Amino acid sequence: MFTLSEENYLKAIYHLELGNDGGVSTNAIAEKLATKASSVTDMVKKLSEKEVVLYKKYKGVTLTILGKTVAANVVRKHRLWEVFLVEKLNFSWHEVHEVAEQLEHIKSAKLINQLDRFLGFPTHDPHGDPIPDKDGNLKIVAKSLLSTLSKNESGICIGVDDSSSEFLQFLDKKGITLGKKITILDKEDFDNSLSISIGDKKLSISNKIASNLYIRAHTGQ
Amino acid sequence: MFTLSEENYLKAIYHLELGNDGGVSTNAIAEKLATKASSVTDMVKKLSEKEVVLYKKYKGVTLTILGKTVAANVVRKHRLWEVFLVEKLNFSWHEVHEVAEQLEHIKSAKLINQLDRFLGFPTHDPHGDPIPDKDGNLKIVAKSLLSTLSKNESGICIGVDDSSSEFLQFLDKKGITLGKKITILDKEDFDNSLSISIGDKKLSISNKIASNLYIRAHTGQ
DNA sequence: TATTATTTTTAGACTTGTCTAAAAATTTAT
DNA sequence: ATAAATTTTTAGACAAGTCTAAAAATAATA
Repeated sequence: MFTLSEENYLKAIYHLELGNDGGVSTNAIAEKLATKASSVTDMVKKLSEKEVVLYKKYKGVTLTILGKTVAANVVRKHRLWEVFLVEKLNFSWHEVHEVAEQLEHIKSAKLINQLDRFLGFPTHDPHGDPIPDKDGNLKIVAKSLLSTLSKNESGICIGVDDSSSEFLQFLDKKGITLGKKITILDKEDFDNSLSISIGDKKLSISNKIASNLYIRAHTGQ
Repeated sequence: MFTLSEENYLKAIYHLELGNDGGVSTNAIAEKLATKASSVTDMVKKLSEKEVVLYKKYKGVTLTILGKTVAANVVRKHRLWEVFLVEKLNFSWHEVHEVAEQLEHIKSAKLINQLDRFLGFPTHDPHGDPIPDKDGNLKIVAKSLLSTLSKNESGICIGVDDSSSEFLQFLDKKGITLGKKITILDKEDFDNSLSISIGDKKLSISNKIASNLYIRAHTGQ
């Protein structure tokens, strides 16, 4: 069994490993958890003894199979609770993270299995991130940033890269939600801003916005 | 804000105060929390500084208004989560306690308000215990132990005194659930066992069982 | 009331997880 | 390749919450 703190370290390493391949640095973990490098070193030693990470001094850490399973399970719980909060308790997608950070540490296999069933076995959370299955596997959906599409191409909005509260609320205001079809009407060369159509509206968005929206290719029509 | 440990102490004192009136003893708290008297003394000093309990050395503790409010809110959360687990996730009433012990410490006013609404503003948990409202007040329902009823009297089963897993599973096996009408058919003098009818069944139960079942008086019919 | 038994508190120690400051290793740059 | 900058680790300290053992206060009993 793992403590709340251990689970948070494993989750942080898990997320960092998805970006970088190869070992995760002490400083990267410290930054992600808003703690100090010395604290990370201490904890990493403990996790190493528990055989959930591989650790060589000065060489960074990687999750073991066991560690990855534990971490994925925490992520699974986090994302299932996010779905619950949005679908059942009428939370907005920008409100769920803080509460899910707490709920993800509740220990009960039955709880999470039944919650999964109650929610209809969802595959993605409210931000479009995939929910790991019971074994920690997640199905990767081919996705591209909206900013990489060319004029007249279109796709379905399936997720966000930046899931900060501010960005999510901005999207709400513009009427940009998951599942909507977006078509590139035009691209401005000088600032890379985009004219898009979404639903029956047309609007202009900056490159920064377009670089934080994930699109699933939408062939035809 | 209160730590998990502080909340557990406040909850323990809250429950103990409902039984005894007057101060709660150090040993009583220690026993309830399965800890040592010396630990209780330490924590009680801390709670006293935070003004949630009144404490005089060797004289026991009582909750302040603030302390009672905090404790009642933890109990409120515990019991709402129990309702959720039984009503929505198909837990049995004997399975909910352990999980609710964890969920009761999740901090989010919106979460608990929305959960309350989602559940239809329940007034009692799956064991028949009342759910405190937002201000910590709970409506007391006049109830009596089944063992105090006389022959031919009847009432509605509204709660249990002992909510141990074993007892609850025993009741399941016998088909005794909350809301059912129970009528005393006969009382045996030599062992105080009872013949009762519940639903369309008749069965015999020991005095020990009857002393752990709460009944709301059922006038007429 | 004096003595014994019980309860409660104090004193000091331990664990977990964190921190600061300094030392050691690694990486970068000249 | 040596010096400078950065990263990482070590060493020692601290707060929260708990424990054991011993002392102090209260309660029970003869």
